[in-house]
Amino acid sequence: MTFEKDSSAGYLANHMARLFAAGLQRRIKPLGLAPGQFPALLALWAREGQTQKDLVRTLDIEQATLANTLSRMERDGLIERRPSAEDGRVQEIFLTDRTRSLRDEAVAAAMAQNEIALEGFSDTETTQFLSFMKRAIASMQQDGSA
Amino acid sequence: MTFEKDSSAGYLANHMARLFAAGLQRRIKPLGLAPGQFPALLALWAREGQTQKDLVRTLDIEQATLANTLSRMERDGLIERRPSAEDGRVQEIFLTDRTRSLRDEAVAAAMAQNEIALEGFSDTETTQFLSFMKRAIASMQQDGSA
DNA sequence: ATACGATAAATAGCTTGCGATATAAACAAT
DNA sequence: ATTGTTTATATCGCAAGCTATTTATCGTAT
Repeated sequence: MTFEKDSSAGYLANHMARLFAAGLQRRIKPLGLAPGQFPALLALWAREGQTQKDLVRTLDIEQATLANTLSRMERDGLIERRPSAEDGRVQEIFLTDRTRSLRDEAVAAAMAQNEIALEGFSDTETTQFLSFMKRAIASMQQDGSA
Repeated sequence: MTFEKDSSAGYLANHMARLFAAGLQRRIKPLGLAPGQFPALLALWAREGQTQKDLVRTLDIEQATLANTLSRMERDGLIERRPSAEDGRVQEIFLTDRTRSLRDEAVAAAMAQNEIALEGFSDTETTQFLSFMKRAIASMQQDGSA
C-alpha cells in the first residue's frame, strides 16, 4: 500500500499548522497573547462591542470553542463582557486598553510568522499557495456539509 | 493595518488542518479510529515492535503527546505494550489483530479525504501544493530550531 | 558497591479544538 | 398569564497538541 505520510496533504497540513501555531506563540507570548486568541482579537480590533454570535459567524470555529477562548481572554484581562441593555441573553465584548494598545505589535508578529513560513516564495508562488489552501478549504467545507 | 485573516497563510493553514482532521474523523470513526492515532498506526503497520522513542523520532510530535495517544490506543484495544527483555525502561508496541485488519480500510479513508480536499486540482497543482507545504514546514522548522 | 549523569516513559497542567447538552432569556401563540 | 419554541451563551466531557517535570532504569566512573 503506497501511503507515505510525507506525501499526504492532510498530514502536511496538520504539521504545517502546528508549526505556524508554535511560531506565532513564540512571537506573541511576550505580549501576553496566545495563538487561539488571534482570530477573536482581529475581529475585535476591527469592531468592538460584537456579541459572541457575531464572532462565531465570522470566525470559522464552533460556538463552544469561542465561549471557552473568550473566558480565558476575560480571565487574562484581554477583554470585558458587558451585558446588553436590550437582550438579557447577550453580552457585548470589548477590549481592554492594554489589548487595544497591542494591536500593531501583534499584527506585526503574525506577519513576521507568515513571512518566515513563506521565505523563498515568489509573489506568484505565495498567491498560488494561498489559492490552493482556499480551494482545499472550500472543497472540504462542501464535503462536510453534505 | 492591512491584515486580513483570509489572506493569512497561518490562518488558512489552521483552518485547512481542522477540516482535514474533521473529514478524516468522519471517515474513520466507524472503524473505531481517531485522526491523532493515524501517524502512529501508519508507523506500526509498517513495522511492529517499535518503541515509543522510535516512533517519536519519525512522527513529528512530542514525546508527551505520543505517550498520551498511545495510552488512549491501548485503552481502546488498538495496541499492546510489551516490556522489553533487554531494557527495563522500554516497551515495545504491537498492534492487535483487529487493528492489523483495519489497515486497508483506514488507508483508503485517508486517501479519500485527501482526494476530496484536492478535488479539481490537476496533478501539477497537487504536486506544487505538496511542495509548497513542505517548503513552509522546512522553513518554520529552521526558524524554530534557532 | 555506590553514586551520578543519561535515557525512556509517564505524569501534571495547560490550550485549542470538537460535539452534545444545559440554562436562561425572548418571543409566539393561545 | 401559561406554555412552548427559538435563541444566546455556558457547560460537560473528550482528543490532541504543547512545555515542564517526575520516575525508573541504565550505564559509567570512581
